[in-house]
Amino acid sequence: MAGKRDSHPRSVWLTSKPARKRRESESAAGAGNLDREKIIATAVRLLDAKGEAQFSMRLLAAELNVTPMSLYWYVSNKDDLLELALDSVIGEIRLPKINVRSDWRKDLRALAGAWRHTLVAHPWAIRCYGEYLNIGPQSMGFTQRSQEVMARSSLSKEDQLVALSAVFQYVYGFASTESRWLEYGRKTGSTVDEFVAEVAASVSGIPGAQGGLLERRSTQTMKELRDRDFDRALDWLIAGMLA
Amino acid sequence: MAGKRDSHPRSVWLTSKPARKRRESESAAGAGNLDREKIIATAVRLLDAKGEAQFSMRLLAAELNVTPMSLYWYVSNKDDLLELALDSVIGEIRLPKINVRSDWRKDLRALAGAWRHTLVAHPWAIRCYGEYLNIGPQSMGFTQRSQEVMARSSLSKEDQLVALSAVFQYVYGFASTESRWLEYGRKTGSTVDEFVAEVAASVSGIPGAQGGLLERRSTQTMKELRDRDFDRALDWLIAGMLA
DNA sequence: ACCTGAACACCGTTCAAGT
DNA sequence: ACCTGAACACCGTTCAAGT
Repeated sequence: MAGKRDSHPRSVWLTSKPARKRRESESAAGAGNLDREKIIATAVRLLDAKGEAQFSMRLLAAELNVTPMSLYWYVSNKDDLLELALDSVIGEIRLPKINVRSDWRKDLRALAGAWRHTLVAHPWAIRCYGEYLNIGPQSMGFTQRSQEVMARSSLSKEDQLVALSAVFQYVYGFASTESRWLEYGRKTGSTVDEFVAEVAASVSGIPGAQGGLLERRSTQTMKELRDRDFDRALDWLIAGMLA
Repeated sequence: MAGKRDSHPRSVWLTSKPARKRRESESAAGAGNLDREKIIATAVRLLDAKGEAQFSMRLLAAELNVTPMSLYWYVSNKDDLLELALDSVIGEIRLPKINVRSDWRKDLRALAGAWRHTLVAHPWAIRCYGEYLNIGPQSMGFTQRSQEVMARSSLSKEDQLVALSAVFQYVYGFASTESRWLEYGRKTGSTVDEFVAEVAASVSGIPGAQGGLLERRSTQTMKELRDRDFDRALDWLIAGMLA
């Protein structure tokens, strides 16, 4: 993986030259000038707007009024760029203030919720997260903050790591599912509620298959149900690890 | 997503013509003849062997000694083919025998473990699972069996669905992480243990970042640790939902 | 130091045509 | 009913060359 194109993948974060040497003259040069941050920011914007499928190095270059090959002066390939873009959106996650007196479980839930929010806001980032090592500076910062939260729990040092992994694996799976349905709804031009109903109807036509997970569970909107389900399973997990 | 190429995605399973009409003459025709099942089986084999990045319609056609365009007689595009391939590997999952007298939690753990096993065995399927609706016949069969297992629990009908989703979202996240590290290890030609150690060493060079989740936790092998972590968090979740 | 043009080796897919 | 050839509209990336 990681390196759809590369056969011997290396994370950007593991390249020997830690990053392209930033040029000294970072004065207020012409606003049209290229630099790494601008490329990454534009990439994120395009990925959000057009989706990963429509995103290409060529499109990005055009958006920056530059030749595709210019980009390769700043990033070594598309995979590296995506890995950089991913870390950059991880940096958007709103970290809860660490308050020594507050309940660490509240902070953990806040971290999980913030992460879910960011992932769902950038569907392409979910796929990237599943493909790349996530060891960029922003990612490490997020992990560190999470560990600080867990450190206030009564769990053993080792259990803190296991618990943290479990929580974020759950959140990742949840966000992935959530995003998938949102995207399908968006692309078919219907609300999620409508789309789910349509799929449920279509699927119920198959003999032997009951609606199952697609069944309408109440009169609440999907969004409300999703929020509630997210919190409930998170509570189960936290309750279980403390039992 | 779903439809990297298509802008108005529809699952294979939602196409109005439910499947291409199977030809009546399914006699023992020449072994070299094309058909849908053979195409799907070959696709799965190639995806496993070469990885999704190397897999292409053209490669698949070559493997089948046929022109790329022949494939489009049987599947309408690459996305549909991947969706079919995904459902086909879901069909490989070894479902636990439903035993009315056995503990349903044991069956649930068996389902989760079997699913994890299948996902990790087919890394490309993980990405597909995150991208497509998973409503093919095999997928529905798996879901149905899962619901039968949950039906033996003391949970309310609605909680059964919430719990099932949570469990499989966790397993999906776990398998995604697991597969990612396995793939990186494989591609760099090292064991996972070696690769993790290498990354941990590299990352620890960054100021302010402690090893964190990459820290070596014991003398056990990664495989043993992964298995234990997987079971523990699953137990937490199950314990939590019953509390 | 930074950017470009031309080219290479690929993609998925359409469409008209063959048998 | 099934398969093909040629073509279209793309990709990411290399490499030598420009300034």
